[in-house]
Amino acid sequence: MAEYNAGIIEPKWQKYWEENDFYKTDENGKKKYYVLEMFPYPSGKLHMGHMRVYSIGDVLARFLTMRGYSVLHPMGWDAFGLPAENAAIENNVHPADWTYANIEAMKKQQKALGISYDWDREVTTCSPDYYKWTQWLFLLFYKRGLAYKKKASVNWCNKCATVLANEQVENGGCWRCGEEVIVKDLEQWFLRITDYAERLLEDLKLLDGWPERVRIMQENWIGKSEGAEIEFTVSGSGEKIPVFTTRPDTLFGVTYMVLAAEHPLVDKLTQGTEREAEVRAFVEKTRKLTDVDRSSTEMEKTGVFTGAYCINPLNGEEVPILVGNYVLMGYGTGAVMGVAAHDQRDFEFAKKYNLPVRIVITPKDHLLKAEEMDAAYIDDGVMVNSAQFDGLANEEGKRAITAELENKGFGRAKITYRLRDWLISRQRYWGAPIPIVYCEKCGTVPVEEESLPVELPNDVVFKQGGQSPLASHEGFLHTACPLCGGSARRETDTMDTFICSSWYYLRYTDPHNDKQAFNREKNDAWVPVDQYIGGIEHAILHLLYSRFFTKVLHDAGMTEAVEPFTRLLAQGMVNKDGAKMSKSKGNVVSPDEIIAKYGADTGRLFILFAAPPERDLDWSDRGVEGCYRFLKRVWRLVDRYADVATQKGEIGNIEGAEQELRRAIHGALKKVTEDIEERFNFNTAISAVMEAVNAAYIYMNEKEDNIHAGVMAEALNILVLMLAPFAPHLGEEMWQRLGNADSVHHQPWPLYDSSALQLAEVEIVIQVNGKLRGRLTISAGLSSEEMQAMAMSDSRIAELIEGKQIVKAIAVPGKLVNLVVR
RNA sequence: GCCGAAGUGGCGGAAUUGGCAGACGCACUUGACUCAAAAUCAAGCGGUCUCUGAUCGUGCCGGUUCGAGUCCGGCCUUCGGCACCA
Repeated sequence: MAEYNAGIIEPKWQKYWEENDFYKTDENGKKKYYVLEMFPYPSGKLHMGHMRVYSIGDVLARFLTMRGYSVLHPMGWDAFGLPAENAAIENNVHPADWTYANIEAMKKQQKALGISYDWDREVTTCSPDYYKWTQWLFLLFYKRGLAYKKKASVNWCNKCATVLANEQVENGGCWRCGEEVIVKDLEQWFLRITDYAERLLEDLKLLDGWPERVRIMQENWIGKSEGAEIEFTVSGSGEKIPVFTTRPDTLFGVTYMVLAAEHPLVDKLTQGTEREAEVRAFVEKTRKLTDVDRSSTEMEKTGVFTGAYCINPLNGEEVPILVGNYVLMGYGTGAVMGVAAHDQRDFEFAKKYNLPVRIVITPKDHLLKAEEMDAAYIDDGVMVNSAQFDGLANEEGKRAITAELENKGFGRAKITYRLRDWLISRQRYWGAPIPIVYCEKCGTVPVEEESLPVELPNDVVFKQGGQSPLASHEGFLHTACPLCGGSARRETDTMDTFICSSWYYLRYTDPHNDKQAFNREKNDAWVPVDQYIGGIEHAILHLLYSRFFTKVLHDAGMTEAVEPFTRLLAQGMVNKDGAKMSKSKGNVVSPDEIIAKYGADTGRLFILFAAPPERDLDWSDRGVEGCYRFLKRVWRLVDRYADVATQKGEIGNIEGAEQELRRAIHGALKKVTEDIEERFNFNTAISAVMEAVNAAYIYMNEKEDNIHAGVMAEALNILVLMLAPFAPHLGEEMWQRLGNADSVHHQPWPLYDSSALQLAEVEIVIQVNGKLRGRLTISAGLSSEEMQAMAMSDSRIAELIEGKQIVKAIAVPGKLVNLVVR
């Protein structure tokens, strides 16, 4: 008898798969399924999070292949990014060399895990034949008016020496290094994602295959609010101040106006007045605060009077204009109408500066009194102190006042989104250059498509903490203007790497195309991705950007799809001892050491068995041992009976132990099929296989060498087929040992025999007043009445109900009888 | 503050439609095999008690129901997201 030796069989089958182009995508006909795991950043080493996401994807890909689908299951590299540049600075290696070496190392690890990727479709975002099309897509956006350059207050990370998009700021810190983000005014490139805000929001409804929490996060991020834009007029100068409000119904309650410190009117209103110095000092102080401090709810609301007044368009009243620290220039119009009675922030501000509180909405059952309020009244109610609108329900009032404003030309209904345009410029070298040149005569000019890619120069020098080397690379910098041929200067910023990853799943469908980003027909044959798998950390970032790209490309006629990912699985983290694996905690377990000690099959099995995929998983060395034991146990069983089982006798009429075994095997098969296909519950699927193996051991211990060859042959073959997606190497080995030709991974998934599941007798539970009082084995298919009669004639039950009256009886066929007695 | 998720044995987890709580695995205990150990095979394994049985038990309090881990109402704790968004 041969021992199970993963160290020998795993490389053997990996070599066999590689030499036979085993996982080449089948493009012919059949129903398609696109399984995709988020491609990794090539850091150089796989961690357990990678192992988990690939294991999940691989089980699905292999299972669906067996179910008869043409499966697309590719892999690639999110290969641009800052770590490569930092490595260049620290270790004096070129980012390209560093990156490609890492890719080789990680690919080797992925192969050692036995994942079924079609490597012919590998994409690498830092390769010129990929980023050529990233640049081409940028130009497409530019031509469609979706890429523009503007000067704006942007988030800057000093440590990374670059700007960041809004989505890339977490709690005021840089998403990558945690460094506190500061605000700078810079001229930068943006993508007009806000043009797609409504569709990005609306189409979340199509994504019922996504976790609800991810949809909600995106919904909150887009942050739609409906309301009105209302114009106030500055007394004297006639200057307009538009404000956005969700509560136009409270317009008659406005008692002041607040501007953001950055509001352009602040200077105009105060220049040359006696208040200038005080206002300027306040503005300076406010602008110096970091965004974190400024946006903290704890922060006291402060402000200063500008000396100017403005006029409420509906009641003609003059109210003072202040500058306040709680108004943000980046949202709405940068100005807020102050309604102290009905907005908590305004209320606090008004109390501090003794501004009047005027009630215009009141609850139905009692009248509010301003002097008795200790918080704003923000609920619905009836309008008061609002001239002709008095008595209206405030929801009605919103519409009525907006209509009145529109009539008089002082305002209109307006929808505002929290979502900002996507800032994509990065002041770094290791990214796709933005294909734009600046000509003295012609201004901003896009590079012509024929000249793409704008390649990164290789001969660059990196300086510690410094500027991008592109900015000082003479050969890169100077070029001819595509329009006039005159001397021009290249854009030296590169693109946010999230752009590269916003379309890679489309490139997989046609990865070698050198004429187009991808062919429409090939794309439509596979896209959208049927099942996407990755970490929750991309709930907004990558997943929102990719949705945006897909919609723009759909509008440009390049893809049929309006959404890129039909179903999304956000897998949980891999922890150890209750904490995230990290070097500093010393609780890191690497896939390499697991493969070396137990083999990839054991590691994969454990990672899928220990928890459902979307939940966090606690690594347990003991648990891994258990999975290893299980695989050895299966192998011993197969090895012992393989020679008998290859005779494959007929099953024929069976009873007793044989029938039991068949029921266990087919029952497990049913459960495994449903758990993978419908519920993604790999953990319970594996436990079902374990139960089936246990049943086979019970049978073995009873019959030893007198087993029924036909039944055993069927049992072993089904066991191996069920296990193959989870433990692909051992699957092949056992399949071969059972005397089968071809590969186990090319077999159709077995169908369970429902007749094997039917029981002649079932055990039911008897309850008295809802309490478990006995069990009874009865023949299957008895009616409720018969079950009840049998329950009552059971001696123990009869004793319990003796002398009592049966008030009610419930009988669930095949399950239980409950007698309610008094 | 707002939004969301989760709380089940010593541990990871299961219970899919309201119907036997704790499948499967880990740990532990015992037996077989062995000179012995490892490996393996087998049995047991929520608490309490007057232990062939009863009783309590799925974060807490209450409700609906013949019957609740599952449904409803109100809390508590932990985690995640957003956070002066007008």
